[in-house]
Amino acid sequence: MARRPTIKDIARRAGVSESAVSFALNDRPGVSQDTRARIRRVAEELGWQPNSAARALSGERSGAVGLVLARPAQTLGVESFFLQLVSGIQEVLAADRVALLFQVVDGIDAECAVYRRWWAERRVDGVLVVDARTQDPRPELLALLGLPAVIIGGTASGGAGSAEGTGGEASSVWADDARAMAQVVDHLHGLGHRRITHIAGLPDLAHTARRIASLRADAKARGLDPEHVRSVVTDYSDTEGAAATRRVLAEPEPPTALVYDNDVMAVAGLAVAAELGIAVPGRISVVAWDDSALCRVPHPRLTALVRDTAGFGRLAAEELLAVLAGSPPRARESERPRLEPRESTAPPAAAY
Amino acid sequence: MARRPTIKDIARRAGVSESAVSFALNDRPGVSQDTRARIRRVAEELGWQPNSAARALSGERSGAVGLVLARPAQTLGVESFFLQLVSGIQEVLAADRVALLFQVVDGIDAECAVYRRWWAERRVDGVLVVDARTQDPRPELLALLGLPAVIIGGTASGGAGSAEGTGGEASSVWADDARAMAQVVDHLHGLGHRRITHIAGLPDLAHTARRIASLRADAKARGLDPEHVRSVVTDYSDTEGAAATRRVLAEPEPPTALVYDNDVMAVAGLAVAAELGIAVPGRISVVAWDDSALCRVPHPRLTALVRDTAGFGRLAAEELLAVLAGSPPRARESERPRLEPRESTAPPAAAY
DNA sequence: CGGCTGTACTTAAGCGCTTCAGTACCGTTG
DNA sequence: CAACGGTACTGAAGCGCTTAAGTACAGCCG
Repeated sequence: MARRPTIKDIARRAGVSESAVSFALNDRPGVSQDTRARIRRVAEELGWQPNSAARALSGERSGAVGLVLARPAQTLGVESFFLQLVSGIQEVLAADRVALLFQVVDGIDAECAVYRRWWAERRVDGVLVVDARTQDPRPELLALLGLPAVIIGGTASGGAGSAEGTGGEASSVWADDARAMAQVVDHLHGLGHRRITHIAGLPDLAHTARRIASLRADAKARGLDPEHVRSVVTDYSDTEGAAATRRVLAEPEPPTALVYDNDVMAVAGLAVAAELGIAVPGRISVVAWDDSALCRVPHPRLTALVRDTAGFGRLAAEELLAVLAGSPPRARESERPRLEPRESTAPPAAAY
Repeated sequence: MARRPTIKDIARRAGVSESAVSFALNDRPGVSQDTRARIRRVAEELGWQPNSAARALSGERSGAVGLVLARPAQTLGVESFFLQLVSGIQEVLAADRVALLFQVVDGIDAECAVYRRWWAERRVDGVLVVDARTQDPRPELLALLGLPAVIIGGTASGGAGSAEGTGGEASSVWADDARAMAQVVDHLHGLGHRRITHIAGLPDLAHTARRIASLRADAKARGLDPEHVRSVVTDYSDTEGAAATRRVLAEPEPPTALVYDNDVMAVAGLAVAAELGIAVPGRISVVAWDDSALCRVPHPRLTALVRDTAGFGRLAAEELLAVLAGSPPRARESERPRLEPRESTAPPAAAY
């Protein structure tokens, strides 16, 4: 409750000027070893911590970065991806004493408004942008504002955050969805599947678009019928995932394998299959994109594309700190996702 | 990229002093209607926004509150509770332009360290504390620091954040778990169940303790055998939820109804039952505490205790803002949870 | 008309820190 | 020994805002 000690208190107690204290505590030259040590000791004794506002005001750095999550309330929170990502981000930020400002809003316009406000108020030094889209207004806005940023999930090919453009653009970290999709197709094709449906997420998200495009390319490369190897889009919710599953399984020539764009939809799909009396993996194989507890709970346990989401977050945070330290924007690829075969995939019952 | 406009710019342009501008923009008396309007217009034109650091430095308010989530990485994120809560919190905070500092750490000691640092650095004006515990060191620390706080999920009876003690304690918002548990027991007892097992979460969380205690009290009040109406504890994870289910169902006189402390464990339990060939709700009824998409996905859909989690967050944020505005600490109860019967509960097969 | 009250402002100090321009003192060097 | 350079430090300004204290002027009253 007592007044926090300031640099002035330390100065008085150590018998030096305020600036000497500032130099000493910031590892700047201009004070002798002895004095530095003495000042440090006094600061320690007094339990001094820099006042972040004062520092921000003179140093022009707020020591915080921002992250906005723009999602409708009901989509929130079921998937494990997000908090994992954040925990990775924090690990890196905390090491540098950088705080994370977090805000949930319900749409991309509100998100942009938050960026404007944060930047105008000088609340953040930079931001991490999630859910990169194919038509994304954010990189442009950020460039306009001059707000340092790292786009998570965007890349040159198909999405926000190119690092190759005209320069002055934002950094990005991305996962190789094309490669990952190829792995999934490899696995299923190897088992004998020729009719594969990808229950995709929101089509305007960059990574969804990349996955859809790669599936099409993979099918073509293997000479598979694009009628039977295709994507259907949803909003990532369990509801639409279930509905899409129901629709697809009711077709005259239903697929023998389903690839879901997240864990929640995969579990929902599994439930639909169970309800319809369709055996998994007997009559249909199921793959989930992104692993989580959800995939390991049901029977059969789901074959999943596992990736180190926290690591992805760490990479993004590292890149943002690098950008803040002045390094030029670039696109960094995360560790490759890995397919973990479990019980939900097997050869199709009746190969044709 | 251009220099942000400051109050000085506005002052020059409007032909008044800086303080006049400050008064005008903060709705303080001392400027005429005309001048006020003119200043406002200029500020608008220039796109001025207050520099939060400068304001914090003079006003002694940082305009931000903090929230620390202390959980091991693997427990993170599967349940929907947390993000819903945060989205409710934000709704209220955003209306007052208060930012939320968010940090994920891996234990309560780290959490306490974050509080100390935030407060020492004057980064936050107050904090929201989640996961109240039975033996909770945090209220004491916060009181010691003088850091305004609202404890979410704590209450006088069995948990952190009493509002009745010696004064100077933190506010709290809480849900009436006793009443909720009574509703669940009512429902199950009414269907004819006499052997009920509560698959509880972490026993040192305050709300878990309250639920366990109320189940015991309810059983006693109804004259039910405490051997057959009881709680077993877990860590909230799907793994332990599944394991506990397996263990309980293997007993010589297994329960006819299971009450799970969260949605994830309930779904895991359902999977275990399916695996063991135990029909739900035929041979066993299942209730989930907290509703989410997860509960509506599987077959049968889970009877669940639904509550307005976002509303809970709103309440907490409102209370924190009230405390910051100087109102005395108090304990506020959230809207009562409501039991939503679905397909997973039915009368027991063989009543005895 | 002198003195009073109230309104509409201005001046200046200060929040805690950084930083730039000194100043004081030392040891070298030609 | 004067001139120089370097180290260790001090002083003061300034970041953008708030706010207490001061000024100027109008209106009102006895």
